[in-house]
Amino acid sequence: MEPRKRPGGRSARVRDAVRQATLAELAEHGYAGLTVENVAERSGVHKTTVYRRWGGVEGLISDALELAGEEPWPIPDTGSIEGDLRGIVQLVRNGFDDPELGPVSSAFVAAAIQDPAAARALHDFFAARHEQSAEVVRRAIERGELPDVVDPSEVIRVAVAPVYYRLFVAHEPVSEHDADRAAAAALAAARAGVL
Amino acid sequence: MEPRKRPGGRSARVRDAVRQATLAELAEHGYAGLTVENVAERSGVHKTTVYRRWGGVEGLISDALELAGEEPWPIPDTGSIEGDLRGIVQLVRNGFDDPELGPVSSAFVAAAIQDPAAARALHDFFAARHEQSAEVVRRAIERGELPDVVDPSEVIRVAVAPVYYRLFVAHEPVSEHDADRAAAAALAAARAGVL
DNA sequence: CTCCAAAAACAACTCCAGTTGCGTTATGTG
DNA sequence: CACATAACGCAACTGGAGTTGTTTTTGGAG
Repeated sequence: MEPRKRPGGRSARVRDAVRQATLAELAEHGYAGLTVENVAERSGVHKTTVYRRWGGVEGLISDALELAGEEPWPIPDTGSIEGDLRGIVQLVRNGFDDPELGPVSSAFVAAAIQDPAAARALHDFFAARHEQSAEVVRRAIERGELPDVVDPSEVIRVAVAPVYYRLFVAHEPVSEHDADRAAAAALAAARAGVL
Repeated sequence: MEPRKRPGGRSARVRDAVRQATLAELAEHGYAGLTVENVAERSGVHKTTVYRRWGGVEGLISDALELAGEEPWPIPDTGSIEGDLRGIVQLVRNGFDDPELGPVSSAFVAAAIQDPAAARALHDFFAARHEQSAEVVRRAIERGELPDVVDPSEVIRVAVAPVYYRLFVAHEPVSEHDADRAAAAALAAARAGVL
């Protein structure tokens, strides 16, 4: 018989310790400063164990990303598509502005650009987010606020894209006003039926 | 008298050789695979020289970025804001699609996310591009195609942002249709006067 | 042409990420 | 309760990135 793992077993404890240490290290030193040795020391797990089970920093990132992708996030329901879209975009902006979550989220983006495995994990992460967020657009279509030809997830992408673009590509600051404007632009395009 | 450097001097030769080697290495191995030793060997310059003059991989990237930012790029002039915007967004898409330029451009984005100096260099690079590209919007305003309340560079940002978002954040493929749709969305928002 | 200063080359070294072989411990099963 | 096995811990090793002290070359001024 194959030995069945129990949730409280040693392996499970090691995995949780390493995951938590990875997130803590990412928050403190970012992706560039993430080393297996530091994660091993912080978690109390020997570094060879980390290397064998996770393979390296890429594995640590991918694992942490899958974990982060499992928990859903609070989609707003303000009653109007305008309020909902603004809420989503502000949620994104605040997520990176926050000194706690910001570095970790940024680290995920940085990792995915360089590592194929992390890229796949981040792709799945955003696919899930798009799917969840698209609900506000579908509701707006049902209410008759938007034409039913629009692609719900595409509206989401166009709404949040300028925030990410400023943060990770152009490296410009993102004000609340910038975020609102991005949401308004996506809404205008959706109303015009071009999305 | 201070000795004046001439363009053909040894230092200039070394600098050019290292710059060219850096671009070649970036194209082949990307940012993650960029090492000072490989650049040194490829350029025929000793690695200590590279370390002392450039400081490390970050310096190599920043230097190459400044170089790339100096050359302007071909802003379209099709006669209509619709054609111009589509042209710009397709230009961006093709730049990353191209097997020659793509890896280098991607490497710049990756480097800037992790290194502050590269981030500043990329910021300046995009500021220059926004300024140049905004010309097509200013022309459209003069022609009366767009209301004069719109922010020209913001239209550019919103137009290109979805392409970068798909490429570097969500890690989704970007079709020509996707690029056109992004341009159309920015245009619709600009016509509505929300940008 | 000569000589000086700056920059590059060279060699030897340090340090740390990552690997390997082996011993030890814990988990679930009979 | 004892045992088999998978997972972890441990120590020693490897290799390459990055550093330092010194010597050699080169460009240009007088």
